[in-house]
Amino acid sequence: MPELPEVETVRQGLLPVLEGRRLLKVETRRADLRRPFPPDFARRLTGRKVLRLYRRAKYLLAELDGGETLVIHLGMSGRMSVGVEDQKRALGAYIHAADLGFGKHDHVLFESDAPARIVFTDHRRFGLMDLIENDSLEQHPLFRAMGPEPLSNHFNSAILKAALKGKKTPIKSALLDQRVVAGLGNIYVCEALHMAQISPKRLADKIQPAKLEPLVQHIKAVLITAIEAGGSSLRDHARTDGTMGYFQHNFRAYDRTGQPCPTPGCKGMIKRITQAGRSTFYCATCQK
DNA sequence: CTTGGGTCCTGTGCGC
DNA sequence: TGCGCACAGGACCCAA
Repeated sequence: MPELPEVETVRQGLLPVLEGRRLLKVETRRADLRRPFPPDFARRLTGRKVLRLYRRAKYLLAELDGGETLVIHLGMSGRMSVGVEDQKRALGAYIHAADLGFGKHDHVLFESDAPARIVFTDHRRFGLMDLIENDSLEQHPLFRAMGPEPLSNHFNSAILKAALKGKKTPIKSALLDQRVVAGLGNIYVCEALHMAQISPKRLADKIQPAKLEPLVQHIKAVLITAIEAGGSSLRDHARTDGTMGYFQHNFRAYDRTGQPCPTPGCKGMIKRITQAGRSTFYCATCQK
C-alpha cells in the first residue's frame, strides 16, 4: 500500500501520541509479520520513551531513549490507527465495547502515555518491525543501499542522471528501485512520468538529459501535493484517525484505464500495461 | 555486477 | 450464489 506520502501522513497522525511519549505497553499478537519480530520485541520496547518519530523513504522510525530505533514498514496493506476510544473519550462520548476489541489482522498494540492506544493492522502481513541500534542503522541491510530521499536536496537531476547511467531497465522499473530514489511506489511513479510526459517504457539511460530536471521536479511536486492531501486511499490506506486521504481524486494516469488523457490538448487515452509484473498506467500519445 | 521472475499473504471484484 | 482467476500503495531471494 503505502508509498512515501501515505507513510508521511501516518507519521503526522502518530506524532501527538508517540513523539515525546513513553510506551506503557506493547503487545504482539502473533510471532511474525513478513518475518519474525526480533527477540523480546515487546518487552524491550515497554517503558521506553520515543524521542523522535521520523521517516526514511517508506519506513517509519521511532528513535527511543537507550540508543535504539523502532523500525516499522507498512508493506502493502499495513495501517496504524489511533484507538477511536481515545478520540471519543476526548469528546466525552460513549465508548462502544467493539472499539476495544481486536480484529483478525490487528497484529501489534502500542499504548502510550498520551494516553493512546495504537493498533497496527496488516492483513497481507508484508509489513515488518525491527529494533535496531542507532549506530548501526545506516549500515543495516534495510537502509545500506537505499537511494536519496526524494524531497531532499540530495535528490536532484545530477544525482538521478548518475543513478540511471547504464541502467538497462525501463524508467518505470528504475524509479521503483529504492536504490535509485527511495520512497516512490507504483502510483507516484506512474503519476510523475505522466506529468513529465516520459514513456514508462523508455530505457532509463536513454532519457533526454533535458528531461531529467523536469522529472525530478514533478516527482517532488506530486509527493508534496499527495502529502497535503493526506495520501491516496484506495483499499487499505487511511489516516491514523480512520479518515481517508483524497489524492486518488487527483490521479492523472494511475487506475484510469480507458479514460481520456488529462494533458491539455492531448487526445490520447490512458492505457494499462504490465512491466516487471506490475501495472503501469500511461498515455502513449503524449508520453514519449 | 545487473536484471527478471517467483514468492510471501489475504481480500476483493470480475466474468462465467 | 458460487467458483476461479486476476489483481492489489512492496520488496526479498535466487537464478541466469
